[in-house]
Amino acid sequence: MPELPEVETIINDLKRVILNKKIANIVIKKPKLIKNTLGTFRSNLLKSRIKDIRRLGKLIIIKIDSKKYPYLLIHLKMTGQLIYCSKNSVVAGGHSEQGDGKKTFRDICKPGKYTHIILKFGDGSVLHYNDLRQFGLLKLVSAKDLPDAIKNYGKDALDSKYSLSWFIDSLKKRKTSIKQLLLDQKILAGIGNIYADEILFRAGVRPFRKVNVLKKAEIEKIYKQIKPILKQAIKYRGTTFSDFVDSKGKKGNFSKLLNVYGRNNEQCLKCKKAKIIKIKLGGRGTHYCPNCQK
DNA sequence: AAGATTGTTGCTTA
DNA sequence: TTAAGCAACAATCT
Repeated sequence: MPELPEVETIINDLKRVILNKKIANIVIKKPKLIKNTLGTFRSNLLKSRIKDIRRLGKLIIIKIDSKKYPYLLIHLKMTGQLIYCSKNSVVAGGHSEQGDGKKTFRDICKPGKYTHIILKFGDGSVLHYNDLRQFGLLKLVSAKDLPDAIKNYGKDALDSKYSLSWFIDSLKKRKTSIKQLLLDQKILAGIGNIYADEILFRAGVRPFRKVNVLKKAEIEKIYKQIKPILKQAIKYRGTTFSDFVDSKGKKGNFSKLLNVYGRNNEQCLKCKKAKIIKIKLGGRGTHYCPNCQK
């Protein structure tokens, strides 16, 4: 379940190792993950160089030096992983075969059961796209089609160019619950199920409260939690709940800082009085402390 | 063994 | 016209 901090961790790591590398070979084992025709995907990606890596919310945008299709979009959805491997790599695991640092390059970088796409670079290093549940996607888009491809994403949750008054305004028009609003990528892109629960815990607001009845002070509290919690999670290299690993196959460390997610029935770490309750909201598992959150 | 899990899309309903 | 609600997608675990 990579959310914004996990995707940020991946792209920051990848930037250090694949910028300016040339894609020398492409292996496609699961064609349905590619949202172009295979010929288009293959011929335009092959021999291209990686020029930049960025993201919008949870969507990875890789700029390549192809004239026709300069953007490679990758979405990891629930269980997608990008694992980079070179001769010097020590790969911790992920859905690839495990390496212990003593094996040969060939052993470590062996594709796993869930390795569906492989990009091989000119220097012999490889990037594996692994995906247990195969919900993810890879797509090449032209400069002209990029706006349409990202039209469902609002402001990135870490974008500096949105304000409290804008946030209050976007809540006013809605009738949904505050948690579902935080999960709506068209407003703020990047927050997923785990961080939505954690943001609302720290803000002291129950997830099912309707946005149109929240007090201004409560909205402000929520707003003020968003960036700090995401930034803190990036510092800890993300949260691993089940599948997330970084580009070296390592787990994230933010899991131990979770206050509510995955802690149902456990005593609240903050008030030490109430037990964390788990409910279903909008079809998603939702956790909160009935004492700390009002 | 049915139900839960999770991000997004696309469909239906209001 | 826009928003809300929900099934669908795949594989695994409980």
